Amino acid sequence: MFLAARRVVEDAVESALDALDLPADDLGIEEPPEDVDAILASSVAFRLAGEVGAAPPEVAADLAAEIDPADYEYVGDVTTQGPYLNFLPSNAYFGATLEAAQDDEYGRLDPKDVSVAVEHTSANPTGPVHVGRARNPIIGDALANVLDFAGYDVDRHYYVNDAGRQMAVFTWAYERFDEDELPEPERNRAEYDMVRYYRRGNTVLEDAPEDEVEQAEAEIQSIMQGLEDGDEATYDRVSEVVDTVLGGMQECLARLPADFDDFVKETRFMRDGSTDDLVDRLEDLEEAVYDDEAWQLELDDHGIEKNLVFLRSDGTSLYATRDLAHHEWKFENYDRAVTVLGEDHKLQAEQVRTTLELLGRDTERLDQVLYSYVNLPEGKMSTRDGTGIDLDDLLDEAIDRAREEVEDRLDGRLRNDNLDDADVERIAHQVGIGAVRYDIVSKQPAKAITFEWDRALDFEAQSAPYVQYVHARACGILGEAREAGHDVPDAGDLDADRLDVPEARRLLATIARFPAVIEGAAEDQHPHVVATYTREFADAFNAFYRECPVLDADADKRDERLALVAAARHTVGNALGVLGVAAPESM
RNA sequence: GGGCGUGUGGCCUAGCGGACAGGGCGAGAGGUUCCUAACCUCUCGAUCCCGGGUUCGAAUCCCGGCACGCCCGCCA
Repeated sequence: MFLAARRVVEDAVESALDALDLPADDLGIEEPPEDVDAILASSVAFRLAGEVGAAPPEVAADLAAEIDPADYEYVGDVTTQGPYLNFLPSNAYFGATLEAAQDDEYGRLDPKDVSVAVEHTSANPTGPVHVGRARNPIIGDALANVLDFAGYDVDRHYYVNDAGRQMAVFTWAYERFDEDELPEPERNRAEYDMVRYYRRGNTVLEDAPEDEVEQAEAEIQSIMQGLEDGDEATYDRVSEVVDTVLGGMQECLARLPADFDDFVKETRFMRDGSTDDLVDRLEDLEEAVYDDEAWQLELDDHGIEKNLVFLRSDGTSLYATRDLAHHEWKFENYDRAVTVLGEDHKLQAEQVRTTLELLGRDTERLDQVLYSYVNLPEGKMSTRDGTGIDLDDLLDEAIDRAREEVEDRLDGRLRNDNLDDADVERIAHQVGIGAVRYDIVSKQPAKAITFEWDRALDFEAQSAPYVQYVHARACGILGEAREAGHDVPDAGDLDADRLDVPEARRLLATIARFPAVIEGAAEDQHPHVVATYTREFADAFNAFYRECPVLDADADKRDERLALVAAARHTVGNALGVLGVAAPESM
């Protein structure tokens, strides 16, 4: 409703300006502060004061006089507060919101018929996912959810770097060492099992006698050459390692949950010839130079000082070359592409964008979302060195702490719904993992995070459980109403006028904003604004909960309050769903 | 050295041109015969990094500093 109201208000301001013969290039539409009753406001009067030769409040009053609320369905009244033009919602606005939010898909926007590939995580398949990388799947998955909910056709991609030296080293190490010369795996899962070979391999390459290293390097070289030549046997050897490790990593990511529609392998673009084809076209570009026996792109005219080498002196391609072929593939198969990347890939991201532009691609269709790295207080995390905290360990710890919390609260519990062990376990998972996710997704990606256990696993206010609790409470009310024989009335039978308590109105007004929040989050690729919204929503719901009894309400108010709770449940449930945080029915 | 990003009460964070800078943590005081107290109410606490500028209006835009982070491989 808010989206519709905003259009209506824009119309109203525009025609008022028109009627007074004033320019309408900037309508100054904004959302007023919380303590103002209006749902929308305009500050045009400031800008027009000079032109009209009158003080802003006077201009605002003149404009207000030009607008007849009766002409606009969702506008109840237009008032001024000093220089501001305030638009108050009509009863129809509340009625339409209450009705629309009875739909359990409330907030989902109309299909846009636009396909988008969201690529995220894409961590090299070298071992367990660590916390340093956890921001990527969490932001990426939430972003994919946002876009899906906003009406896009979303495919979730994990780009697999299976062609580099790292994988050649891994393959050599896997074939070279025996299980019994390795330490016990930290966890009984594929990537923990496999990473032992990788770490051993790297240790040997660093510390072993020269001739042993030489021998190893020869083998690693031959694997890389095999991949470059498209040798099937080599490809199969590497694939075995890649697929095994990736399978384990996938299980870890699924815990978040973060699932993928497609694992797009880098070698695919070597094998299908698209990288070679791309190299030919790159060589034809004006910016291409053959320098030091390697083909490169001079991008300094495009604001990038660093040359981009796209063909080595030995004639082989680089990661960057294949990634360009990969991006061209996305451009051919999708209307839009979104990539979630760590800030350490920023330069590469700019090179990709610029080069695609040179190749004649419309880079407006590509969005690159960058986030800052998660560091430990003591420094960086690294898979190769085995430093850092595994994402699995973080999630386990989160669940353990949440379980403890649930058990502690069990005694003092007011509600007698007798949670059993399975409930405790379910809640521990929902709250524990939800808290980790919410903590990460609610922050602006650009800000650097230093990981601290206590901060990441704080279940107090402004965290996932605070919002989850609202959902559980709404479910509780609806459940008890059903048991008492009070069903939520049909959407068409509601009269929002009966929600006359300010707290109920404010909750409804908050519900009304949800689709606009989704739209904004999708447009800007900012999933964190959904998290901010859930917090405001929880405040509004808690105030309503405090002031408005539902089950014991007078008969003439109960139906609408029940419907409001149902609407609230859909809204907060869907918002949490978009964030990828579980919405418990009880906790 | 260059490029990009970040800098908001003791700590974390929202806001990113408009109405007194919102929250949370923390500290203190209260609230449960009533739909879950993982909640609510009240109090304490801010030179919005510093200095200039643009504007009727700047945390927000511009310029110059400072601090921190990331990047600057024929690695991925």
